[in-house]
Amino acid sequence: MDDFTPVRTERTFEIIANKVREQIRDGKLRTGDKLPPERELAQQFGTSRNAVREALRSLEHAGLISLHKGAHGGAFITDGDPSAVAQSMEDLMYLGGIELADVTESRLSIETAIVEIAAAKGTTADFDRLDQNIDQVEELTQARDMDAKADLNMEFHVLLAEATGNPVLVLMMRTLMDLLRSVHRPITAEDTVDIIKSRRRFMDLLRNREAAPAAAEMKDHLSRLHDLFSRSEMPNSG
Amino acid sequence: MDDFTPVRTERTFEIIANKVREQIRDGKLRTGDKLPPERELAQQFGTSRNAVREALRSLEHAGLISLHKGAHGGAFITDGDPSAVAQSMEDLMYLGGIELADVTESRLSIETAIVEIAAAKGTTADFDRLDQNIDQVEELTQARDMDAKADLNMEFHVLLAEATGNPVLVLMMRTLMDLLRSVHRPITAEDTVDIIKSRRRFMDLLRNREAAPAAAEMKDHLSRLHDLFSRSEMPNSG
DNA sequence: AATGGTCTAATGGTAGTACCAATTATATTC
DNA sequence: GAATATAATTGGTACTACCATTAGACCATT
Repeated sequence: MDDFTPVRTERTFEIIANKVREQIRDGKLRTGDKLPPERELAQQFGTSRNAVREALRSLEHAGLISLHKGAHGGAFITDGDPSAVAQSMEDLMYLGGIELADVTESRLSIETAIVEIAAAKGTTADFDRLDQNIDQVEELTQARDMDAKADLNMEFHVLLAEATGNPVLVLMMRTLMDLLRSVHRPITAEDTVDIIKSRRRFMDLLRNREAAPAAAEMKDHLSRLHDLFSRSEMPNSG
Repeated sequence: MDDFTPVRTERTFEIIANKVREQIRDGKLRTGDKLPPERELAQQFGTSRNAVREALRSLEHAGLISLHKGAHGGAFITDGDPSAVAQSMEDLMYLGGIELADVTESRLSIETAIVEIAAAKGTTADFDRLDQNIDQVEELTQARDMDAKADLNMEFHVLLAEATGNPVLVLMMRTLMDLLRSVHRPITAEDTVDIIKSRRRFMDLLRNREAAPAAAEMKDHLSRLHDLFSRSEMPNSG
């Protein structure tokens, strides 16, 4: 009998948070529903308002609830916004001692896979949004608004992920994009005029559901970026 | 000038949490380091202990710190435990934002990519660890210890990710594995005796750096799982 | 010598109260 | 009737006190 797993006493705020989670799982709490005020919750659970607040903090960080002040304020069940999760992943990646090349390599792999799924499952509406994004980038290029352009370029990749209809892939792509942006804001030089032509070719292939050629077109672009960043970050590697 | 973004006042606990994040990003705080006691932090930041605790709660939920009571307790920077992120994703699944099929589909894509990179970059030591894992699974199969076996099977995929040498991919794979484990503990039926043979074939290919065939072998296995889970979760879809 | 008990200090966890700040609804005034 | 002051609601912050757990030191028993 060497099955002595350490005893993990559950803290009160965890109990509270889990009760809310439970109600969400059971469908008793749904998107848009409002939790009672903190003071009332504290009374119901027979705890201090402090514990309730820590529980709410935890749920908020998980992206399950959203808090609003004022008369008709309170804690509302969200529609499952994953952006909080993306933030957490980003934090962890910094802890893991990641390098820029790790991000671009991952992006290359994942986006190639995304292209294939998007080619199979993407809707016309998805493709329209992508085309629209390219148009906007083109305008901004002439307007020389480099900062906004960089954001739109990132947005393109997220839109592409959304075309897969898979929120997990969207989540990961957003995380990678956020990482690239925060690590690496200055080098927006990725975009010459070429990229717009490349994207147009890419969209033609995508709309025709030609997964492999589309993936190749994207991969070519991303590989160049990956090589560029790999070099730029290791100046002393010969 | 219609650039009136909402003022979004940053709450004090967010300020505190972000300062800690910043120190982690800048490498001033590293795995194993200990933060000052709550009371001291409150004094340093000129805030109440309450705000500090909510900040710590947030960081804890993000998986960045781990809290220990007692004399030599405190808040310690973790090694980047992704289980918190997995927990958040699980929550989102229950809110309807994510379905099991999304997870398995993502896994399929990412792992295929991982195999190709591991085939190119993996070291002999990496491969040895994978072989060792298969051996252990084989032993446990005879011992009929299904629970431990399931854990080891998950570990296999993480080890494979580690063979890429890319911490981003490792984190993503670990997150997905944690999520699959928690959501889906009962159905460990994935593993018949076949899987061991499949894995041995896979390792042969991997050691020979035959990326495409290795990926195909893995993809075949994961596709079957994906189909299985896709069906099992939608019983009323004909 | 080894084991177990007791005390003490450190530190996170919880409770309770009071007050601030933002927001909405309502009443008041012009 | 519209603008404005007022009140009520609710999350955000502060402060204080105390509880619970842990590590270490020291002591007692065997």
